[in-house]
Amino acid sequence: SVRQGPVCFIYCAFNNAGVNGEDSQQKEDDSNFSLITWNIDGLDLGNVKDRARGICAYLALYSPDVVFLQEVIPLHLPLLQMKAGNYTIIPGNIDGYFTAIMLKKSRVKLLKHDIIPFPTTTMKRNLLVVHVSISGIELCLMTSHLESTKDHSKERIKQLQIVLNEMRKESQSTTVIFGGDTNLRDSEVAKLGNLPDNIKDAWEFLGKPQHCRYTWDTQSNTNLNAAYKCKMRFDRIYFRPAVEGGHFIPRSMDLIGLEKLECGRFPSDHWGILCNFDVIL
Amino acid sequence: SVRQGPVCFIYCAFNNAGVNGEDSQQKEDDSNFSLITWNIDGLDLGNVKDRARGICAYLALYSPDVVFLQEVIPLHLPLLQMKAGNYTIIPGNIDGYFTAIMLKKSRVKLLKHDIIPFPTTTMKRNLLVVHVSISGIELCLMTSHLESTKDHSKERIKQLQIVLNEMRKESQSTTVIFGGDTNLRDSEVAKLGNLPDNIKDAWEFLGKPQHCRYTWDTQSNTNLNAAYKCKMRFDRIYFRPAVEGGHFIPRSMDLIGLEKLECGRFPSDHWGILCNFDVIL
DNA sequence: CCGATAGCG
DNA sequence: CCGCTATCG
Repeated sequence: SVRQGPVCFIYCAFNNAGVNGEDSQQKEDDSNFSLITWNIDGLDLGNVKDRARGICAYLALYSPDVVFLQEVIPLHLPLLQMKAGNYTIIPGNIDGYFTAIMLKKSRVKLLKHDIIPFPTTTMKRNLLVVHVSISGIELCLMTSHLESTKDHSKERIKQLQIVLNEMRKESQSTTVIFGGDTNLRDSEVAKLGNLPDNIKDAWEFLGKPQHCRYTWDTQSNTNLNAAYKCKMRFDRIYFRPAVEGGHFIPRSMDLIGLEKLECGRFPSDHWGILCNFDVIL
Repeated sequence: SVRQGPVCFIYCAFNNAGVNGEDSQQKEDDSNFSLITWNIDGLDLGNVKDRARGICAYLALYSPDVVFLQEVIPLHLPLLQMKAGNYTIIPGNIDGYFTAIMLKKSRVKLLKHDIIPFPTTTMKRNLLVVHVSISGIELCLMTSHLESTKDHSKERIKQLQIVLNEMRKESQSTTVIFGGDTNLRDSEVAKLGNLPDNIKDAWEFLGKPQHCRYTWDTQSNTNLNAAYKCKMRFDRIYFRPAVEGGHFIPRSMDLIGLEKLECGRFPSDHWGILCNFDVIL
């Protein structure tokens, strides 16, 4: 049967995603770099396999160079390996729920990876760091799921400080891109004196486009079945340009995961972020 | 009987404060301007008259040019008129609890006064403004008791914005001094982008002296009988210099009301602030 | 008039 | 994983 509307694209992508996950939809282009970051809500076990397949379909559809996931659970891993076999998967932990970085094998070469602990987390959060080369340019990629909920603001701010310190410590000749579920409120960033001058929030850099402002929205996204309405910009991308060499400049940002799956739910209670960068040599 | 220690000063001051309230302790000096701001906790009726007399004793002791009071209640007014008859008293309201500005008759001439409403207060708070002249210099004085408690942060920030706007609106040739119980946290001031460049926090201006940092401290001040320990810098003084003419420059700041009265309680759950300014013609 | 926590819509 | 409103130490 032929479906109308955008859902069609997802199911086509899903059905076309083979075990070796070859992507046919986007030409590789050395001047483009694409990134998805997404909290896939593995703590919600309702329809978790349907939702995981939906997420794989989105990854196959957009075929980004790099994927940052948060709230991955162990049962996701075989599914991702099956449906996104064209990616190298580096998890930030092994049990419970955790982050993962996925690198498109055809484009991104893993150099090394590292896990920076958050010493005072009560939620087993950490910072996952990978160094890669892409079209011959070295790049440092980081993801995290910072301490959740308003009540843990203080710990979250400490974790943000660690992230910013780690970004700063990277060689000045390397572009650093952090993306993840930060759970941040702008007032919390302000408490650290806002971002350092050389670290930019990609959404702000792009002029604060309203269509991709809120990544968590209990009105549009019914997964939580919440009795309240609230929207927040929890998921963020930061980048620190290299002082020389290849430059990665954000060009566009969009939300993904906006369509309900056949099971009647969205892939996650968070929207994902798809961000395209221009690569200038 | 002769008392030892600082309590003696308070009781001497109290006993010497006559119905006409002549002050004998401090010479008037055109190059000095002194200000007290104090939340006197009229909502706590325990020992309220003893505590009010204690407050009058402190006023007689320091004999400041101007006093800003918060949480004044109607029964305070006759006592103040009796024990501080050398001051003109301008209350910010007539019922419930309210602020008041007291002007030392011998030094400060009242030109006009005004009450700026806070449109969305749920606690009947407002901004009390008086214009005075002192040694021939015009001065604008403001006090308020901004919306209380952490839970009312949003309203409190709106009120701070109104205060800052009113300070800004005053003629540039006039010094503006605001003092009061702001209930502010530094993060709330940061949410407004911090103070405008030409408005200074007197405590910060003086180099953040630690001896007068916390004006509310449930550990040192037992009036609340609190089961918890917490200290905050709720009471603040802001000043906006005049661009020309007489200048008021903060010189010193101290806490007052640090001594237990004979009734076994402090005058208030807040310490008062005594601030001395240099007046430069 | 605090901070931490729990329950609610 | 919200904001609001208790409650408690």
